Amino acid sequence: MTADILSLPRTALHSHVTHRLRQMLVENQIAPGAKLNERALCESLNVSRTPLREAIKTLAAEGLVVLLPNRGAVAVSLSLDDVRHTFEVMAGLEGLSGQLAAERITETELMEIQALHFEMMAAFTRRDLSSYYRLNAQIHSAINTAAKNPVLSSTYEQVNARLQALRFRSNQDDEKWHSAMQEHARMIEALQARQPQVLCDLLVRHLEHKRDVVLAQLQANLSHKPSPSVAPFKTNRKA
Amino acid sequence: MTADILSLPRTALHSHVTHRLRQMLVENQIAPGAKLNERALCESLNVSRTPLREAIKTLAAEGLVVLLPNRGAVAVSLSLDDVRHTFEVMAGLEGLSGQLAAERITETELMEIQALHFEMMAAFTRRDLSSYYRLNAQIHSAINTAAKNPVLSSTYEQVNARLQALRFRSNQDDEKWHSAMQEHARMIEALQARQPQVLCDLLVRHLEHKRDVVLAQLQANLSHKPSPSVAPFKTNRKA
DNA sequence: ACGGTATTTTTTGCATACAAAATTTAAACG
DNA sequence: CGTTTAAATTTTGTATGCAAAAAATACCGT
Repeated sequence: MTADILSLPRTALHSHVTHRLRQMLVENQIAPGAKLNERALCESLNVSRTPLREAIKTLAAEGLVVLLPNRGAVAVSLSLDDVRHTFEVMAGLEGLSGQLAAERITETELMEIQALHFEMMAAFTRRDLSSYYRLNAQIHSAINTAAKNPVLSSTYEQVNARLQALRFRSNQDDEKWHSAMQEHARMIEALQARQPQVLCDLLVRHLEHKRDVVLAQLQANLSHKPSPSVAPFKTNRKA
Repeated sequence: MTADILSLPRTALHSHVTHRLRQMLVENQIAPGAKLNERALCESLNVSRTPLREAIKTLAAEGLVVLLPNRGAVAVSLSLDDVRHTFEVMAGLEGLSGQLAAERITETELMEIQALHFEMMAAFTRRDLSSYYRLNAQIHSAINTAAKNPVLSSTYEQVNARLQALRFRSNQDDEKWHSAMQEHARMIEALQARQPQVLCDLLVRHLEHKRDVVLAQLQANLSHKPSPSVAPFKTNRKA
């Protein structure tokens, strides 16, 4: 296959497996609700069960998988309410991040973000969705960095990872995309002007809009396939 | 000893160990910076290394311990900046929690919080620090519940656990304590009046004050014992 | 054919065994 | 004596083995 450890275990095995599994979850190579079969993953990743199980425990703590007693682990499958709640937290964290960034950003950091923003405008003009999402993530990451709070950054990334697994990158309608771009432009202005509260509010509303788009897509998908939502317990045992 | 599993492994072993270890960390039965010796913990908890190590991985993901490659795990030891950053995130989460609570709290929930507040006034009047902290935590937990966002609650608790390990419950000076009580009273009013933004601001400022108290205590402690802050790498190897 | 039960197979959870790395102790040398 | 080097010990990281639970399959009655 592609990525194999060839001789140099520079990093511990369980750590390597954690990264790899997280990637698989976030990129939907493991679908939400899917069971994580230890034996299958072991030979797929060429490790024994011990480091694999340690990795699974880590991902469970991060909220990417959920542990079912005596029944292993499954990839999280977020309900609509889960998504709402998660976006609510994300909005709070992003808002805080922007607020702090507006207070602490350096000139060079600001210039880099402006550059990324121009790149994003190019991607938007070409309707290049892939580049758009990449640059969008980069800008948000840059703002996070400018906030200069590692605890905030890691908390943000951990919560965000769960949303990433939704893979909500279908082409949103052009009007929404346009207004998202306008919101971004205003954010840059607020950063330039060092207006923490303005940027905070902009980011919160930005995420609320994103949430609405995602929820709409999810509801559309849900009506297509009447999936079993999660892997629930069977209740066929007479108490 | 006290708590031993007597025959009924109602909950999985690794889960049990995780809870127990987390408790030990938060209650400072394991001091910040202390090494987690697997063999010692194994016989202390009467489990093999497998579930213990899984528990340690979980706690590492929660930020309560940090893993040193090939050198095991140590209890986190927060630097002053770590504490600052953590409080900054906590302030954001608490603010959001209060904001949502003010929007969503039910009458019965509000009444329960008011009752807890009166209990806290009693504890303050008696200068009963222990009860004060317990009730304080209960009130904040009740606000969290009233916010009706499980993702927020769990995120909050995870970040808060790291601060708990600081055990900053030395008797603060009376003036600060008094103003903390006044802040609490105003919070209740904001909740009653359903004023999300007011409550949010109050909580943020409340946490900022708490942060200052904690930082002052930590700095005082640091000057007492010139501890090695963390367990750093020895750099006596010539590159 | 269907529902229920028993048996086989698989899978999970935990304990143990072994190898590599780090730490400690001892020895050798200046 | 202190410092460096080498051996011994401990500790960590991973693989494997075993028992219990769950799932799958086969069996049997109606």
